[in-house]
Amino acid sequence: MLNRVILIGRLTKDPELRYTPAGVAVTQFTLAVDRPFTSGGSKEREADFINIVTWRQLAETCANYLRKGRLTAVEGRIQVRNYDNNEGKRVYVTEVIADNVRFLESNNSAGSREEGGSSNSNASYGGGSGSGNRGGGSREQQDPFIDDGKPIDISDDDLPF
Amino acid sequence: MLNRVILIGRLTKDPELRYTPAGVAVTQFTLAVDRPFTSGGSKEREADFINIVTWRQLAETCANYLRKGRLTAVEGRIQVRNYDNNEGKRVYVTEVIADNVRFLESNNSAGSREEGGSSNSNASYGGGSGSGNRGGGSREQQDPFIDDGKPIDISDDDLPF
Amino acid sequence: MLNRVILIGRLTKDPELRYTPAGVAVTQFTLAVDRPFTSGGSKEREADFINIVTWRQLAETCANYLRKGRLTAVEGRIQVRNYDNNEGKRVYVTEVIADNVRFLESNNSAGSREEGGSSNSNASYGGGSGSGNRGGGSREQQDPFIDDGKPIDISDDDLPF
Amino acid sequence: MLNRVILIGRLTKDPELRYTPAGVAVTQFTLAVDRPFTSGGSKEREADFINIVTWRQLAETCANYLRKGRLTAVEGRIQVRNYDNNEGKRVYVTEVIADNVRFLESNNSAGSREEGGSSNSNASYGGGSGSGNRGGGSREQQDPFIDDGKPIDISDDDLPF
DNA sequence: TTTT
DNA sequence: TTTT
Repeated sequence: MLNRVILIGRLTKDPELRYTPAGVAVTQFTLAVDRPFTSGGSKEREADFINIVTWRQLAETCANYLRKGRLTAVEGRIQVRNYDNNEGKRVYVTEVIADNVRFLESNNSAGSREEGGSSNSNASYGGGSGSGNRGGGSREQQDPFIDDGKPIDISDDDLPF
Repeated sequence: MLNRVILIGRLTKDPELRYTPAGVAVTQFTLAVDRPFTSGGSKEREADFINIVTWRQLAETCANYLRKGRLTAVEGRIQVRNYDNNEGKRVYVTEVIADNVRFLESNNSAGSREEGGSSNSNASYGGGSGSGNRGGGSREQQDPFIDDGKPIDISDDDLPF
Repeated sequence: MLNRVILIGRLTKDPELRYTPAGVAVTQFTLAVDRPFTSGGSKEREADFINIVTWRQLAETCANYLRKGRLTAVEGRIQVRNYDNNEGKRVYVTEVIADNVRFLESNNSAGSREEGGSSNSNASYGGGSGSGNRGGGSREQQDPFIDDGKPIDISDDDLPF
Repeated sequence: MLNRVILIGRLTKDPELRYTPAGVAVTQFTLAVDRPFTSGGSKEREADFINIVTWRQLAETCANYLRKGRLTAVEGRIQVRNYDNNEGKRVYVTEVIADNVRFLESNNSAGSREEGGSSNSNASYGGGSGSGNRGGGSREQQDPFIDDGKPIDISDDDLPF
């Protein structure tokens, strides 16, 4: 009924931009968010590693301007998806669907994604057949982020907005 | 660095109260949070099912006053734990560690937990051996919520506060 | 750069719906939000009284469904306006501009606003001249909520969305 | 009942540290938070100027590490105080009482407050007479931030924590 | 495995 | 000027 998350942390890697078969941009990255305490007597700083997903225009902006290590604020909502893995076991995935992302560190190394060079993850899956197995109207979808080298099987109907 | 979550939803079941071997109360429940949209053309309301964990005094208050179906507000932070399951595979668990819980529906059916009768989950694991497999100082802990009928193997060092 | 507020409290009065000269709906109400502590040794519960503003469709929904005393959740952002009062003194007004409102108590007494009877505040100022003192492009606007019996002088340009 | 605010913005000035007569540290500063839109057709960026108050240890940390212009995240709650001004008129003051402050820009110009030199606002009002007019147990307190050159008249009973 |  |  109400579902709001606000995080500040650093990207663990460059963001990954993909496209659904219908051509909708979706970018995924992970935020390392330091915990406000140290536990177990250890003095090593711990963090939570939280998966972030953005869609459409925001996805492209994130892919263009965010990079590994950048301090970033994210606003969004928690989403829990589930899908059946290759052993037929149900897997639950928790992500934050972001609708607002703030870049807290300037892009002094200039650089849109294309200039970066160090990243090769912005492959477009815009073609894609969407091969079948979505019949029946089931709300249990495949994981769009399992990298099986095939186009992701997700329709625009699955978009959260 | 900053990690804040606010949720309003309904309990999918009665909360479950346990105790660590050191006697610290921990209560777990799941909140069904309706999504603000309907997707896939379907008209059925969808929800995210989000696991909530509370500790100490708040855990006992939640166990005493929350029940299945109650509208509840939760404030806390996202935590991502991981542990190795019985096939030696790493499993990731995302939960909201709550530090503030608001009961939005009055307890008209009166009833502290003890009077409820319908619930049998407030078993105390206060004794517990807690020995053995925590050596090595690893921060990867077992899942305290896997119900194997044995006392949960978690020390006070693992407490988030 | 990021500005997010979440409140749960009760309406101190019925909401007030008005319209800008251009016909845009704007609803105002005050939320009494109990503080989580008692201060000064007194045992009386204290509260903060926080002004909420909603626009357009949400404004009409709030006017239709919210009533004095209702438990309500509000999501939005803090806005600080200022205007010059009749003594030529600058006055600062802090409000929460809501973009999400949740009705936490059901409307068991049924009743859209029109059926309520106890309220007479949904006067429409849809006509209105809206002339005169907005020249010069100043961002300091008059207070739209000062009730001087005249149409409020606010253009659609001032709308926050 | 629930009251949560999260802001990211920049300090409009150096923070001001004071002490209550009982010796409790309180720091005040203003955050300029850019709005996510431009209104009125103007292309000038607008901002909300939001007053922040911190107490005790956090107050001293803020006074030591925050400076004018620094990008800062603040977590807290909205508080609405009121007091009677010198014309006997009731004035309402809205502030954010912060319980978590994150410094998003490093202190490369080194400098604890004492080394800063440019600031003279960390005067301690630790002595203070507390001259009388708090009898009667009224919850309407004087504004601690009106700068009249006299010690602020506030007792520990007024502290929010 | 899910709530109204 | 304030709500349960």
